[in-house]
Amino acid sequence: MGLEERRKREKEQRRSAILNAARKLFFEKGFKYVTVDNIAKKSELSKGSIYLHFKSKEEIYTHILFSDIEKFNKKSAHLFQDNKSAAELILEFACIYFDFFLNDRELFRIMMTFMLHTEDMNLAESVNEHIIEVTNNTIKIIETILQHGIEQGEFPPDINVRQCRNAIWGFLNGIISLHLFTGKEASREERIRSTIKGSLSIFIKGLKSFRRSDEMISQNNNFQTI
Amino acid sequence: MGLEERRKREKEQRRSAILNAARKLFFEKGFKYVTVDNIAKKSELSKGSIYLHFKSKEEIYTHILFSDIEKFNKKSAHLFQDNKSAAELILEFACIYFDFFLNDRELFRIMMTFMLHTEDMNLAESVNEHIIEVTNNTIKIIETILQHGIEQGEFPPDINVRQCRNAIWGFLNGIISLHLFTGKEASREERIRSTIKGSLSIFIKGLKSFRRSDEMISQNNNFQTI
DNA sequence: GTCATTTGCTGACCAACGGTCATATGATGA
DNA sequence: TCATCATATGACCGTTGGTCAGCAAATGAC
Repeated sequence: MGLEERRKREKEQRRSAILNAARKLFFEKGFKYVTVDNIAKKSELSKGSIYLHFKSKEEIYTHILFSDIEKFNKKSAHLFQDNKSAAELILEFACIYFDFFLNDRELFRIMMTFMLHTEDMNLAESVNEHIIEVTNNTIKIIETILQHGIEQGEFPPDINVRQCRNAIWGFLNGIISLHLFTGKEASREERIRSTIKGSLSIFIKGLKSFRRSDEMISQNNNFQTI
Repeated sequence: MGLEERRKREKEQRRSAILNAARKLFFEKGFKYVTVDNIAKKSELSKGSIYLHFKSKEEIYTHILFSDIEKFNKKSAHLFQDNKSAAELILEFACIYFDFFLNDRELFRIMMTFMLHTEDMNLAESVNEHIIEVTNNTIKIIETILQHGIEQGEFPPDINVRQCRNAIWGFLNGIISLHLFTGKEASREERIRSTIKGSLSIFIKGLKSFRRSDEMISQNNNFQTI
């Protein structure tokens, strides 16, 4: 069985070499501007070999997104070690989430591209499922924090946890989208940080005083508007 | 002077023909999959003629984005006609904002693509400025609503209006990004609506009870985390 | 109306690029 | 050693955004 294992190992090594080469190039030049030829040369393989391992260029960057987000999720586990309030945890999570993309901006572009073009992408079916899964795992961290807040009595049990976790995640992505690539370079980081912190604090304050009756009133307003 | 005017008029007609043709095709097939050749044929011009009017394919779809957002902004002026609370106005704005993109999903993709790749796009300088301006006009609608809320005593004067308007806009885009192209098609619309409404209500509740002391506490927490 | 000049349009061309696959090369085992 | 199988290669292909030499049309002077 040594033969098969060696082959398997070598195949995996090649695959890693491709991903590592691609990752460097994408983050250096932007994934849109890196060609498969560039990746082939940097990984010291032929262009055709690339396609022995990946279905498409899109699949390469989706794999990179997958593994980076997976790392982020693991790293975020440390959040729960200290005994912090849920409010603190949300803000801290937001901070490390932003840092993650600030460190590799291209990764944010890749992620948003994935979200905007999910249906169009040329990926093996399993790749699609995997990326959706790890993305959901990120969102679930927020969910866990919210549940923690409910258990600790910080937030009322009335809140729609699923909805709030999506809202917080959407909010983070929206703010990052708004400021990470536009406006004066020098002030982008600080602007995102303060917007995230300031507005999440408002959201958290709203959460803390939430009553189910608030939701009902809101729905009534909706009927009147229609 | 009749000659120049006719020429000018004809040039403008050709330009409109191109934009109209492009708009139909983009929204039918997705802007990524429409070629300049397709646009040329549909507008009954040669491919080279397209480039007499627009610097690039990107500039075509940016122009479409520009004019559609401009229309949206004008249409949103009706928001202020009735005497509604700022809370109601925010929710109503959010609703029509989402409807705008629900109606033309490709437009949302174009907008997000613009935001993610602003620095990379092959546009005439003025086009870039114009699209940023109309986008800012959209954001300013939210700002006007917030100011209205402060004047009416709904929101405390302490709130950072500029930051909140960006937060709300970012939030809307983030939620739309999250759900417009992913998940079960049948439930996407409702999911976005309820997330926007539910979470904006929480945010608004937080706004209503905001005190500048809240902000200071939040900043202190930040120092402890670092 | 003719013709030189100016203006504008055309579509063949070009480079680039993702992806393919016939052919070549290397590994394996009898 | 050699037949067979597995894998790698890079020339090739179709496509696409953008270019521009050549052509067509418009204009205005005579």
